[in-house]
Amino acid sequence: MNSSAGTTPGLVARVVPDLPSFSIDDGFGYRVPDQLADQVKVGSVVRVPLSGRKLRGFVVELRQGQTSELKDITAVSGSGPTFTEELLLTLRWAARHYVAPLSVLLAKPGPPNLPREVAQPGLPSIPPTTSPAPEISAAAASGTKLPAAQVLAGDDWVGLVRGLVTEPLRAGRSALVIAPTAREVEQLGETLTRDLGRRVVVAGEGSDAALTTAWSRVASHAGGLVLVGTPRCAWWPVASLAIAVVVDGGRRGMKDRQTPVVSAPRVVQARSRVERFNLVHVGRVPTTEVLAAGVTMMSQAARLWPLVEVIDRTEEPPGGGVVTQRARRAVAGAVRRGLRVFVFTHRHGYAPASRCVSCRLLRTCSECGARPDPGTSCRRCGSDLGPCPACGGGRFEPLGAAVGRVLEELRRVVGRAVGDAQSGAQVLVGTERDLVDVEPVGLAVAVDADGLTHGTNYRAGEDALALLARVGGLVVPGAGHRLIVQTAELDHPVFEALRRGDPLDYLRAEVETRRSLALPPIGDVMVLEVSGDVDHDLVAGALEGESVYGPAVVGARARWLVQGGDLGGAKDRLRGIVGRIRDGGGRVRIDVDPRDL
DNA sequence: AGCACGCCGACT
DNA sequence: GTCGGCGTGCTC
Repeated sequence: MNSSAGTTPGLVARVVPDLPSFSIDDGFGYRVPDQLADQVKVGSVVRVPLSGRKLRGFVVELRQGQTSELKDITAVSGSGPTFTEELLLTLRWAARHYVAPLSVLLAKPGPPNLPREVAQPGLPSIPPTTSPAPEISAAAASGTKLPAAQVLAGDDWVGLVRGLVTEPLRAGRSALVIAPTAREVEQLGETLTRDLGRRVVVAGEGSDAALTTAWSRVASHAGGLVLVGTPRCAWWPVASLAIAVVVDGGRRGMKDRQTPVVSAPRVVQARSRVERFNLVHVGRVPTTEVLAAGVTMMSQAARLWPLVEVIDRTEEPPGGGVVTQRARRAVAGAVRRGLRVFVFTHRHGYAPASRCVSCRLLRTCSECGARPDPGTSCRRCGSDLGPCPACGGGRFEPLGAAVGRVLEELRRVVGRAVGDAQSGAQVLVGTERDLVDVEPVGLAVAVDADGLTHGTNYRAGEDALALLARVGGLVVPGAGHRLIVQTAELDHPVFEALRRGDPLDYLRAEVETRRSLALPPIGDVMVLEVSGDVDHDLVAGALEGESVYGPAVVGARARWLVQGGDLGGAKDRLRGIVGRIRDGGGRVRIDVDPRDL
């Protein structure tokens, strides 16, 4: 503490304490003691006294000023800053955009543990490759910035990523690659490591300590590294960053599952403008966000997915199964030819099913033959279910709801050749979550495509196309290899796009539809949910002037949908009142650009 | 988030 | 007359 009265000029740090509150967004001034002066930087994690205790805080500004009224920074945590001044601009933007306290965002660029000094191993030389976007790779290598691009990638998307980053790496600059799930990060990292060795830094499934080491390497190294990471890495400060690659930016995993629901592609896009690094999206199907941003579109693949056969379900005799006769014949034919098959269905919509954890037997009620859920008694006849009749096991796990039924139908056609996605059978039945693990096949079948295109969500069509393209992506090229899509709506534009092997016309039309309805990515949409004892008039006041639907009240929970060209004003007004609601014990959830309305 | 400071009920 | 309940509000 500095107790001397009068004017005492010195180094002053503005620090935002690590508390999730809007009321401390501006942070507080602290004196930087002389012995810490060379360590405290913008982005430093520090310990500061605040209302009688010591707390973590983030330095957002340093200046010379009056220190006599200020308390001292107690200590500096970690070996260096966790964000730069440029990254801070994006963090401030995101705090406003997602209506979140600044401190919550300031924590995002940091590693799971504190930054630390790490050994930097020597780097191998790099064999040259061709880039799918040579102008962008060259620009990245020379430190200039071109407009963002999308490469429509087919099967060899891993090779595309390698081609994109090689030239910047050879020029001693670094790259950031974001993939949707830890599994894909590990797979991609492994393949890239074959060519690039220790230049590849993987941040996927590792422990907090391993992630912190990866963070510290890319944050402090002079350049020449490629960080391959999950969406959390979209915030990481990568030294000498020249190019970012976002793989499959439309996937669910690209968004946080908790508030603030931050979208990794959006973060990388915002950062690329401020920090002036190049940005390339890679995927079979671009998102409407990418299209609306007017990116340069590049097609690299001869085919984005295989031939698509659309089967008309309305021609099936009524009372038939989930899998049409034509599809059943195709599966049986593929099995005879020795081809592997993946049958895609979704989790919800039919009778549930479960199986024994140890022997994988599908569970059936011995009294009535129903396929019960993992509980202890049959939902249909109420009888006690007991352990597994085959192995005596007592633990059961639920299968994707529709998986059980599809398995049963196909068993009548191909017998024991069919199994669930983990079974290793020749014909696999699985859901979206199994797609990452499935090996390439000769035939893929989407059982209920209408369930995808008819989602209640305004993005249903776009999501259905992207998902079906992923299912198709499992099919390796070959005679008769194809994706079968079952639908009762043959002329839906999503299936037209699939048949033509080109997603762009459909997505461009989709962008125009969204424009006319003021929906994202052109319009701004926000869902606001409060629960507990909350004054609804207070919320309504903040939303005045926008198109508001609601509140829809369910029990103690109220939900508003807000829509407009730009919700900036309403968001700023909400900042003021969200804190008050939370202090009063109410819970508030704000989802900007929600996937589900 | 905590820890003050607050203003109202039961104890030595 | 004091100890302590936990309801608002501030924290450099």
